Amino acid sequence: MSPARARTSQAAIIGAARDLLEDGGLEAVSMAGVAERVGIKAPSLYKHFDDRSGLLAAVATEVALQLERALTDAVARSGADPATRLDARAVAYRSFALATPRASALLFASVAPGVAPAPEAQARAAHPVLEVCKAIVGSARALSAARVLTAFAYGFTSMESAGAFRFGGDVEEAYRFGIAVLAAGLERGAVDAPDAAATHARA
Amino acid sequence: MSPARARTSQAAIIGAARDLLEDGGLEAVSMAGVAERVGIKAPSLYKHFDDRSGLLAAVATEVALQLERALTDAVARSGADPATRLDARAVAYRSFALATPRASALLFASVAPGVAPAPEAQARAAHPVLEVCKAIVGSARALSAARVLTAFAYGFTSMESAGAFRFGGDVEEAYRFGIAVLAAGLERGAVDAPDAAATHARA
DNA sequence: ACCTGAACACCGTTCAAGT
DNA sequence: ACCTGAACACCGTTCAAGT
Repeated sequence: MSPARARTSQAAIIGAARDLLEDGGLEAVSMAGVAERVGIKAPSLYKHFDDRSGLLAAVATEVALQLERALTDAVARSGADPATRLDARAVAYRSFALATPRASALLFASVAPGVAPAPEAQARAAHPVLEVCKAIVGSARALSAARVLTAFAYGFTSMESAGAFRFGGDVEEAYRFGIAVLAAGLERGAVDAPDAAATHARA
Repeated sequence: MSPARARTSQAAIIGAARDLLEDGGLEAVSMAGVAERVGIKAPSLYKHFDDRSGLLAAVATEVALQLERALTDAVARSGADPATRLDARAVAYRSFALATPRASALLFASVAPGVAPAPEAQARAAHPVLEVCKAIVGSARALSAARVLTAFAYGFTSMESAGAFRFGGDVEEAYRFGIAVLAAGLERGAVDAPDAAATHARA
């Protein structure tokens, strides 16, 4: 009788894991370290999550939802023009990704087996990008366009965080250049024939 | 006297580590596992590399050199037109990245502290992309253009390997679409005024 | 000069025992 | 229903000892 009451919560555990991840990378997220931060011992964590992968997946989902909020806020503060909304979104994503690079990596890379945000959370984070793309290139190409934009923004900020840009120069300007180039290409593609892009790729 | 002769080589160790990485991910690259593959015991590895990070960094350098060869070959087989060379390079990079996704991640992401290709190897792999970009957008914008193209190709294939594209559709077509959009945007940017891109980004 | 076994402090995970 | 200590098989790394 009088069963032991919970001394912590899933949210607290996820928060602790996220902090450790961002401060020291994946290997800093040990079950013992997480447990200590929330005032319990490592074995007790298995009452809240299946295993370390499950905990990291929960962190990924949490990060996806935070990103969605950050992007929604940024777009809400921007104008109504599609190109402007796209630019605001891209800039806001970079801020988010550079502020929490290791957490952001959980969203798109497979940092460990089984570690990925819940499909629903990923869909929610992706939805607004699809909307902007639809407005620019039409619904037939919206999915491809969203994938291209996401791949660029993720790839660029991931490389930037990793220190992969080692030749000097203005990295932020390169990012803005990339967004401008993509926007120009997409707008031009939108008025072309449906198969213009494929034709161009093989030219 | 008669000091023990080497039973293995740095190249063999790097190859074993690379195989384990590609087959089972980073956590499958254990010092004991690598040692067993080359017929020695784990402690002996420390006569060849400082530590696990050093070994992984050597793998990253090796991968960078392999990528350079693959890209050089692909471009040599393509035509002389800059846009065609760019396309051939992008397609060849995707083939390489999808064939060895976990090794490729070592090139641009920071999968673990201190794990990155040697600067010289990275520079060699990056040089030809810079050349193509110079031909398309001029030397003033070549570095930014190369960063944008690399970020897109890396980000896209990384997401593709991670299974991040979950909404169906033709993923390969999206990649070709992205290359076409970037090529179109870069060519257009090349004839614009120097600051056209930045202006566009803020429009 | 390279390899080895033994040892160290860690790690994720399981499980019986507590409340 | 949740928490714990003890135990398991691992892990990277160090080091004295071998050849």
